[in-house]
Amino acid sequence: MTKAPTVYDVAAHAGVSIATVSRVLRRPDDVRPETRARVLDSVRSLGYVPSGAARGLAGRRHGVLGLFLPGHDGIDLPEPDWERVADASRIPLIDDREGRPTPPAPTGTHTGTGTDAAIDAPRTASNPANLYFDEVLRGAEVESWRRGFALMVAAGRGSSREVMLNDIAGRVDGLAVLAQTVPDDLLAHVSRRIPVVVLADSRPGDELDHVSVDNAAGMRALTEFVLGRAAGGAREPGDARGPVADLVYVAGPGDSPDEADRHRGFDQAVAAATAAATRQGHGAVRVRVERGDFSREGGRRAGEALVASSAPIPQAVVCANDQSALGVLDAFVAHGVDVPGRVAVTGFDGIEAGRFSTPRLTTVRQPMNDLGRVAVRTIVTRLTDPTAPPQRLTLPVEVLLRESCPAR
Amino acid sequence: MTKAPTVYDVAAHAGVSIATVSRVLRRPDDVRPETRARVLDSVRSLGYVPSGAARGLAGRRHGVLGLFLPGHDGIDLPEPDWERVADASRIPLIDDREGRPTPPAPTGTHTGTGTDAAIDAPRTASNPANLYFDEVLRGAEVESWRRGFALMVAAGRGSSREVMLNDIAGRVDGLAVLAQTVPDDLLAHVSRRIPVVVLADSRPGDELDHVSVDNAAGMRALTEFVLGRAAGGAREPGDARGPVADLVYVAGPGDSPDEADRHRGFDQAVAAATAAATRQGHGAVRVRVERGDFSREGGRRAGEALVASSAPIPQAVVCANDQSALGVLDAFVAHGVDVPGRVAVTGFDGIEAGRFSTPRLTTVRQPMNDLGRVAVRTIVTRLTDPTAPPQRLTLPVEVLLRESCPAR
DNA sequence: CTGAAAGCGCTAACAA
DNA sequence: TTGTTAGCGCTTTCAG
Repeated sequence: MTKAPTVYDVAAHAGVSIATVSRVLRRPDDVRPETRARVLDSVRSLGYVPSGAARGLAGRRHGVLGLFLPGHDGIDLPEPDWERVADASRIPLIDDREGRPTPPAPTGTHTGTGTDAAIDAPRTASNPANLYFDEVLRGAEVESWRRGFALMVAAGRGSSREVMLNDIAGRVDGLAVLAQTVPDDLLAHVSRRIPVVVLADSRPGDELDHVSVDNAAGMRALTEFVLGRAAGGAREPGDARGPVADLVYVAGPGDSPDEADRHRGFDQAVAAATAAATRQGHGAVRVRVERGDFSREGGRRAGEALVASSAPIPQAVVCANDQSALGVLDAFVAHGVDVPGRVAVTGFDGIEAGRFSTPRLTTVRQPMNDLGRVAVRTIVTRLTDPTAPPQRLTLPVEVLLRESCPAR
Repeated sequence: MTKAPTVYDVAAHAGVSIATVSRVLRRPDDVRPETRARVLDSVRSLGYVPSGAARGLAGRRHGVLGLFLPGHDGIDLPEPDWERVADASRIPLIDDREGRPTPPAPTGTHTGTGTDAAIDAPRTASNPANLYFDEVLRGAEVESWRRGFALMVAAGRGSSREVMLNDIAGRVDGLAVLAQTVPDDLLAHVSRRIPVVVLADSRPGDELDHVSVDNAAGMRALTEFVLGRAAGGAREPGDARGPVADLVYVAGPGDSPDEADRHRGFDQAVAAATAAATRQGHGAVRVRVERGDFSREGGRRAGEALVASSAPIPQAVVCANDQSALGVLDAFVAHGVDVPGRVAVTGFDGIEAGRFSTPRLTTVRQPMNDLGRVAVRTIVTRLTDPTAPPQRLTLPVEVLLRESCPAR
């Protein structure tokens, strides 16, 4: 590691020219076997590793794709316990039993390592927002691997973002950027150098490739299901039990493209149901909108408002995302409102927490893993045909039926 | 994107020399504000993004760290449904209810998009082995971000491995490699160029930095707990109920360093318990070893063997990993053997599946996230002091008590 | 504060 | 089949 050997060193050592060294590494078949062997030997004994930078410079390609994620700013990042890293002798016992009892007093009999281990409470789970990106990351990683690329991941936000983005953009052949991570002008800037694909942002207005998730269709399908279920079962043609449903939509922040798309899907479903009901001589679907902010707390507030309102509790509360829905559930549980017996509640995203709530949350799962994979595929396609018209792909979602909606 | 602008273009456009352009980007304070502004303007209007390759070449540093993971070979990689990507109109409804009923026949009333949606069975969960690497990846990504590095991820195995490793090694300032991913000689080769840290491999024999997880201590602590619990409760001094326990250890493959460390920890706990028992006039702990292979199927076979054996079922089955333990559980459940009433079963790793088994699996959770973070920290440290003696860090683990062991 | 010039290590014509 | 020779785009002395 003193001074990394270069092609020149290898060439000298093997008694050939640098071009031959390069050939041996790039197109071995163009070199006579004996020469090749000699060069390879030198490579071995010198510990030669080609400089990727020089390669990229000279060859104008890197064999690397980039993925740019939002930074981890506001996110709680507990430090590893550096102290214990140095002294790993104490092994904590964590009580992770269901309906876990109060941790019993330590007895010392079961520790043995000579330390007095108590039984600790489990740590809090990891941030669910991250899991979303984790999936994208993994998908991109797998697909890059399959296509023979390495993947460069960077995250940034605030001031570090511009620097980081430039940094990474200069070292990759193509770049996937998550929505909302980079301002449009910066994106446009970078896309003059390399192909850029935008993830999970279906807004029009640029000539870039986009891969997104079908928020509208997902919410529409979910709402349609709710409209058929919430009031107590599928309505067959001729069923004349009054209005189809009485719904509340808990919205997300007004500036979110996701919110816009989902809201639109909701409205479409409602409109269709109303039209159908009218045809059959029923009343329209009644809809109220509560403004939320994608947070659990915002959802809780919305739930409280519904309980406190003089209007009756609706048959279903459709939320713009899972966090909001969990907040609504919190409020309903706190006030003894029966879910799903009295009211159905649904979310959107498919976060882990929704699998463990009571009742478990009916929601729309986004195929984040596929998002990463399709992103890579799109970049690679673009690389082979830079002049093709911009792609706009929409990935299908899945509706996950769980107990927060009445069973069939 | 026709032809990416270079420093020369910017310099010409701004009427300065390329050196000044470079300065504006690297040490803006060394340039007169007006000049700087002029250059920055040119950068903007030309859409200039510096070439990372050229930078790396000239500057001899990349600002990038590498993470090398095992490839995804044998792993089932379901393709995204490319067909549906093109046509996302059909939204499947997935029945994810607990104790889900047979999917009812489709009625068509709830789909609305004009397609006939049935309610599908849920997809299988993702490969648990991957989750392990996911955590390492995320940890490394977060820590890299915190320290201002980008992270380059590559995976390889088989023939692609050597190429990939060389490729990545030539483009990063330091590299973390997961155990078993790269043969030792290759590792030695690469480490002549850049600092390399080996993850989860505590074998001695090289001068590289290592970060591993305390397999031995974790297994020892777990086994100690089992020895105190499995026979029906903690044994207080003076308790004279015969032998402390009758154990089976389901081992992993003989060539696995993990297996070796865990086995050692198990043996240590047993030896200590035997010594204590002997001092108190009890019999030794009885131990049998079944050879497994870290797979669920191998565990199942071991479990079957125990049931079929003429020897009585032991009080506890301690397995070298979670997969094996789940297999043992499978066999016991199939034969109506009561876990944990009749026999305790434990695993090692803390994979997700163990949280959803019946009964839920007592295990040792490895801090994979921290592994990634500490790896990055170690590389960065090494970068600042290349001459320091090799580090050997061991991360502490946690014992997770769940229902597959008798409650206290 | 700015410019000129020498590489950084490799690839890819083009010659031989 | 192998060698020669230009660059690739940037950083970094060293002068001015």
